[in-house]
Amino acid sequence: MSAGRASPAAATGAEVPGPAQAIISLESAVSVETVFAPVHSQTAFEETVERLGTAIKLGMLPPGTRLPAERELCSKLEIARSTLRQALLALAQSGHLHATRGRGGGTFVADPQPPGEPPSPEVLACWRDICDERMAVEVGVAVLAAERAQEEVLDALDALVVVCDRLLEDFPAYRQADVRLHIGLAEATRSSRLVTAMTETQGAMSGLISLIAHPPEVLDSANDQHRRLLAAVRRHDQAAAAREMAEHLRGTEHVLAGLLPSA
Amino acid sequence: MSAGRASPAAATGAEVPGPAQAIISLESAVSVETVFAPVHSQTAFEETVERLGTAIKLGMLPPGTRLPAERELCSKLEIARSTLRQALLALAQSGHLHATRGRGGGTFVADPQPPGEPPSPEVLACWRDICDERMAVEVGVAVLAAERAQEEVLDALDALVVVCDRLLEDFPAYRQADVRLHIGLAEATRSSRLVTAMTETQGAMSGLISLIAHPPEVLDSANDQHRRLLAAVRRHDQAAAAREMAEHLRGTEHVLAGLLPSA
DNA sequence: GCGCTAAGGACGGTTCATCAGACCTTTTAC
DNA sequence: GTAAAAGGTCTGATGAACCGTCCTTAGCGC
Repeated sequence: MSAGRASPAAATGAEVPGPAQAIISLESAVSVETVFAPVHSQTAFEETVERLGTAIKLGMLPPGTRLPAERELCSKLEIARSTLRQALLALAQSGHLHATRGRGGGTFVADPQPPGEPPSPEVLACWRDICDERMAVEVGVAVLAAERAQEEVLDALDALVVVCDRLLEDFPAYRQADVRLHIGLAEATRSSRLVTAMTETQGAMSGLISLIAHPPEVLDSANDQHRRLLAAVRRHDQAAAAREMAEHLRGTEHVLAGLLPSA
Repeated sequence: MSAGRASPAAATGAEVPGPAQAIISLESAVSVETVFAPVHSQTAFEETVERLGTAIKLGMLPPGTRLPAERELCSKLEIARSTLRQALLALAQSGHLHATRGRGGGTFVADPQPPGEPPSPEVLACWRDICDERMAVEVGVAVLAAERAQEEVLDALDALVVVCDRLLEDFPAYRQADVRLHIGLAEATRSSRLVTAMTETQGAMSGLISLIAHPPEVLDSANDQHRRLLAAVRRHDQAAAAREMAEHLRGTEHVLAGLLPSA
């Protein structure tokens, strides 16, 4: 059998052999590192808490919303009821949900919602990575939306921009509409995976965004970018959509870069 | 407490209340569905098999490569050694790895690699979703790379394009270089998350790509797209980079759309 | 008003993935 | 020939997740 001789590499731990392959291999020690990066397997409980919690915090499940009954929800999520209850209990204890018993009862999104918590140290440590992933997801969504979006969906999104215009003075409400806008754009791609990715992205960003001051003028200019973005999408101009979206996101990034220790 | 009255909705299972919110809520039943979609928690074993298997199949760990010793690798991956061994055993049984005992032994990437398997029914069932996610990741990477790529990295990628040119007649080798090119572009963003995302994306695509016939002319034109893409990246033209990448990927998609039942 | 029913709430037992650690076996480098 | 470095094996502990059953609450309909 062909055994690889010891090579000077060993820096990454994997020893890649010599001749023909090396030409193609781009000496990509970096990507090999990502292969051997820690495996973080989330438990069903954790994933459930995160999914529901994100949806609530992003306002996809507005205060007062009644969740499906536990027995129904656990079959939808394909997890055991006890696992689901753990998650619901955690969200109830953090004040995001409350449950009422008896016929006509159920689990409801709390109203009002508890105040948002500041981003965790882990998030702050890798905020650049988060922003990068956001850039990828959102720009990709913009391009695909420009390819596929239907008139009627775009009309709804335009209406959302108008709503935003009326909320320049009320940042929480503005942000809510903003999230809807971005997720709506993901829906316009008619790809459920992208909707999920966008949801996760927005959830990850919301803690960071809450750190930033948002004077009405800034929101106004951001909303102008929304308008230009939607216009580009409407005329199926993928390149322009990508450019507008990238510029839109860069705004947030620059402000964060000023606030946070550059990692 | 404020209980939400029963509403006509109930189609999605979650009943969203009425007044002010509804205006902003875009009536987005679609995204609520994604919130209640099944939770698929991967085990550490599964994730490990997939990570290593993908890296091997994509040629990131070329045949003959020696993996880090088990005791070292399991600490890098932050899993128990027994769990790692399950994964290694699975990959050995499928012919992707082989292990030799004794000092100087180790676990090696098999040479030659076993023939690739046809994509599973599940993959075929959601190939459009996979392509969509690929579009998002790759276009996003292209934009970020156009913002950040350094000269030297681009030089290496240009060299890869030249390598590709020499491999038009040998599709497996071409595909290998192609993968390196795309992952290299992700590395150019200097975002480890994007490298991971790109790796997963390429892994998911490779089964689909193997279904397609790849005459040299097609590869040649694809490589022209590579050239234009890199040129756009080099002159920091984000919009052009997005456009070129989108066009490049669309080629694959159109062929697949002709071959597979449109879902 | 009475009971039915739909909801949340609480156990108990089982299975299985994972962990941690010790130990065995093989082979080569010195 | 011995020590070191590797894979191979085993066992027990732990905890997540599952399944089923039963209890409690409270509105609805007759």
